[in-house]
Amino acid sequence: MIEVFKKYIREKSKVSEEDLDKIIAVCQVKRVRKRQYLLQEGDVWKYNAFVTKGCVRTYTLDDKGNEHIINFAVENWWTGDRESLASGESSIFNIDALEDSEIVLISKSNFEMLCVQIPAFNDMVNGILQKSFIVAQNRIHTFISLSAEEKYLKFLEKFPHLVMRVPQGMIASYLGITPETLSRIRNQTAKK
Amino acid sequence: MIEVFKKYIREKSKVSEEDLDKIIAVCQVKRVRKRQYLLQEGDVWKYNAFVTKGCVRTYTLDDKGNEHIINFAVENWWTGDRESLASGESSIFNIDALEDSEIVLISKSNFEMLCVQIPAFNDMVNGILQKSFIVAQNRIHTFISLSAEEKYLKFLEKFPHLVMRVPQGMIASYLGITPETLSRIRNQTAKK
DNA sequence: AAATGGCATTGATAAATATCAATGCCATTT
DNA sequence: AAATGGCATTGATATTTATCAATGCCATTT
Repeated sequence: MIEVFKKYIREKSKVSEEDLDKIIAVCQVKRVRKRQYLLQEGDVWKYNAFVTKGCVRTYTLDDKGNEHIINFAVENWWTGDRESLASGESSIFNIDALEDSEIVLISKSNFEMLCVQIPAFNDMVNGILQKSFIVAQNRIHTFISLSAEEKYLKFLEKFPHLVMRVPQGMIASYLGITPETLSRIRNQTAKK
Repeated sequence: MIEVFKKYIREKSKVSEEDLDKIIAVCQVKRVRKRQYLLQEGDVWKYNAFVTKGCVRTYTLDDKGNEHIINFAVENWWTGDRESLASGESSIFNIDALEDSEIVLISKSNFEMLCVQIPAFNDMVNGILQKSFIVAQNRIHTFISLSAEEKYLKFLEKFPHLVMRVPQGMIASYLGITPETLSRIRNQTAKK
């Protein structure tokens, strides 16, 4: 499955085959079963992580025990907690697998080494970061300007594949609404 | 006022004094009056912009003419539209000044040149990007997990200086609530 | 085949938030 | 000093969304 990661790097960067080997050499492949944790609240996140197979989610738990899903990651997406990784402080997030999954892990120090030694890798990483920021900003925009229904319709547009793959209640959580509300929205929009 | 920018770079990076001169050489200082636009919806954003004085906001207008404020930027903050800058496509955002302000502009090509020629500058820029992403992610978290009141209280904690400086209705917009709701929240929490 | 667990759905109701309209306050302009 | 414009506040009401509870449907386990 590491081939998925190789393919991704080839497409997204100008890293040479030689350097690609260098990257792969420091990769660790982690297999996780459905419901298994990759990160638990309170632990420090120490990797850069890339999903080659399956699906994971990042979420928090509030006082009342409600889950709040910050994001999903399927094949070819990165996951992890950048804040904990950067600061070395314990994470407020949980990450677990929604399906049996396979994750490529690169430790913080190895990752930094790759960034220094392989400029093309560094560029790729920063390009991804930039894109992630833009995605985050657009999501913020949906929160300040759209109703529950509009957020759902936009989600449908952007992530049609996720709608089939992830339980509906989790999509509701991602959108910041309750499962009941999402169910009703779907019911209503279906009628139209 | 360019001194503000110099000081910022000295603090945030390891750029040499010599390279700092190189940076300043390609800076353009723009003065804007209160209410004046820096960017209007439909235009392409072509700069990296740093606020040395004053305060600007980035917002969109919806069909009903409502403003939705994506963010504020005061002294020592960056502003602009990364998405438009990166893609070259026209922006959906407006940026205007809430006070008479002074903005340091660096064109896209000059900025890229600086990133290539001055590694320490590149590192600083990517560090800022990383921080921006984390801030954005945390803001997303507030939207999916907090009530209007909780969002406001968190805003107070994080940006006490902005509360004094920005009209209350704009803070409401930033939080994704109406001015009336924010007014009532303040009234109630004051009583406690 | 029966039992179980996890979801989604649906209904009734409550709570949060938005909308609309009116008023008043203050700073700035004339 | 009077007039103006921009906000914030307040009240009444509507709308949206959440909460609580019950039911049903599948897929998986026993």
